[in-house]
Amino acid sequence: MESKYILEKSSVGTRVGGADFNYRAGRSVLRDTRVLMVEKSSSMQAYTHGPILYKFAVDDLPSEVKKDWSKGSGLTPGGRILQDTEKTGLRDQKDPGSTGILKRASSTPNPGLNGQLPGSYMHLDTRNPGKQAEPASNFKAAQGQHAPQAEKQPLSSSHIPVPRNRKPSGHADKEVMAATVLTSLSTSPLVLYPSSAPTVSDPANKTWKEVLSTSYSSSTSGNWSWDASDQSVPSTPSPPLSNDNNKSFLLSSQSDDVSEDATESTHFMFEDPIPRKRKNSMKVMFKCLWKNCEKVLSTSSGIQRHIRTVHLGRNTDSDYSDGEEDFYYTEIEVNMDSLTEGLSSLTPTSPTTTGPPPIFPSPLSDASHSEHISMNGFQSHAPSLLSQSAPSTLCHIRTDHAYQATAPVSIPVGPELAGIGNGNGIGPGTGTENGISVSWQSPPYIFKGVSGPVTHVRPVGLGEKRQPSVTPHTPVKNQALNMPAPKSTSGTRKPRGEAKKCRKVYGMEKRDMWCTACRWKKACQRFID
DNA sequence: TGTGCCGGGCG
DNA sequence: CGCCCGGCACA
Repeated sequence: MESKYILEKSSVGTRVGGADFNYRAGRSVLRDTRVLMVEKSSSMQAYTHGPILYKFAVDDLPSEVKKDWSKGSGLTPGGRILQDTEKTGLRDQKDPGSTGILKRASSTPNPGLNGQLPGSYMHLDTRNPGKQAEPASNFKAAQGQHAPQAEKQPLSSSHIPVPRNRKPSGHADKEVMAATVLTSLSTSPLVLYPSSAPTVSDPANKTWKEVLSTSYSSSTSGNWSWDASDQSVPSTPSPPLSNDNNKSFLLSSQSDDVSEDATESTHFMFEDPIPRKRKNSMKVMFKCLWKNCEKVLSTSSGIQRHIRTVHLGRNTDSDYSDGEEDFYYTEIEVNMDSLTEGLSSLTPTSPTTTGPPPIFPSPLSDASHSEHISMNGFQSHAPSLLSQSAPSTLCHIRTDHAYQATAPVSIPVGPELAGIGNGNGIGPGTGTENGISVSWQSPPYIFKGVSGPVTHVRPVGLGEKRQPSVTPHTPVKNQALNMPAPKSTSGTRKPRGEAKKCRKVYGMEKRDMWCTACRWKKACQRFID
């Protein structure tokens, strides 16, 4: 059961340190965490605090052994605690240093051990504490509470009095960092579930969640904030979607957990919609925050190494990481889908999709710290969603084509149509911007890119009312635009649009209200198909 | 039969 | 080029 989580995480562990944290925090199952941590440290030197202790041991061990460990933890399902103990044992046996490490950790004045890596060793001890102190001070407080617990259990607490003090802070920081990151990641569910599922009753969970949420919002949420508010992207459509996706995702990726967690997840409202959404199409990238450094890597280890070596001037070779790198890079999501799709995505859902694009820019600027890449992703993503809820109003542009030079007519609602007959020569948006009449009145024209002549949004309102058949064609119209004259019975002759034309709309009586084209018996420019 | 619009003519 | 209309295709 629990082991599953561990397994899952361990696999993911490389880039998601946070998962462990959550897990641990929620349930205070340190051992598991540790194992994971060790793995991580060996593989990527990510968050050092916890791992540090073991790190030496790991390093000392032959690479094979290391692997075994990591694998072991992952592979041995069910053996959570046992595993750990075993591992520990293993360590001890194979590497004397490991035990030594523990001791050291526990008691600062630890003499013995290590003839091997005295220097580096010391280094670690000193560093972690100090470093951690600076950064995520915010989190510390919150985490501090949890950390202690965690610490105790795993190692025989008796041995580790001292470490506790310093570690906790470090732990917390990094954990939070990791957690934060995680949350923002597409994998967020992984994090969330574990924490919620295991011990619901455990109060720690709540706190932890809170911590997460706070950290999340403060550090990572930037992206989302705009997402939710800016675009007026009515959350309506997206949430459900994301949920669905999420589920599917879970199913595919962690079939095991789903059954249990799925239910739990529902309870876990925390940031639900967003994270999930990301998951689907988001790829996590790590961006170096170092001044003037735009480096973006796909792996945390990579970015850390980058920072460590390039910016921090640390030794490339050593796996050792004091965790400082963590503060110099951030994670960003890249929406793969949107990237591929591109703005031109022909969202079948709504013809108006074209409209939104112009809006994108703003969101971008909003999310200052968030990476542009990610933003792009979202942006492109947003449109489709937006378009649904937010009709074409945004981009309506009334155009008078050559033919119509005459007038901004009063498109108005022909008496016949709505009986509103307000033929006031008012421009589109002005007068009757209500409901149906809006679109109808001013057949909105949406500019579609440069090339595109003009995409016309079919008058949705009154006009259509009269001729129901029109609706179904809407989608087709777009195609027609792309591929003019699909069907040409008589050579180049237009198919003949189904839409109501000026003549029909206004009637012969109001011929003056027709578009010029219609008046001249040319293809209607106002109600284009 | 009504409508949409091409093709063409006129000024 | 603006304007108008004959006439065909289509619904």
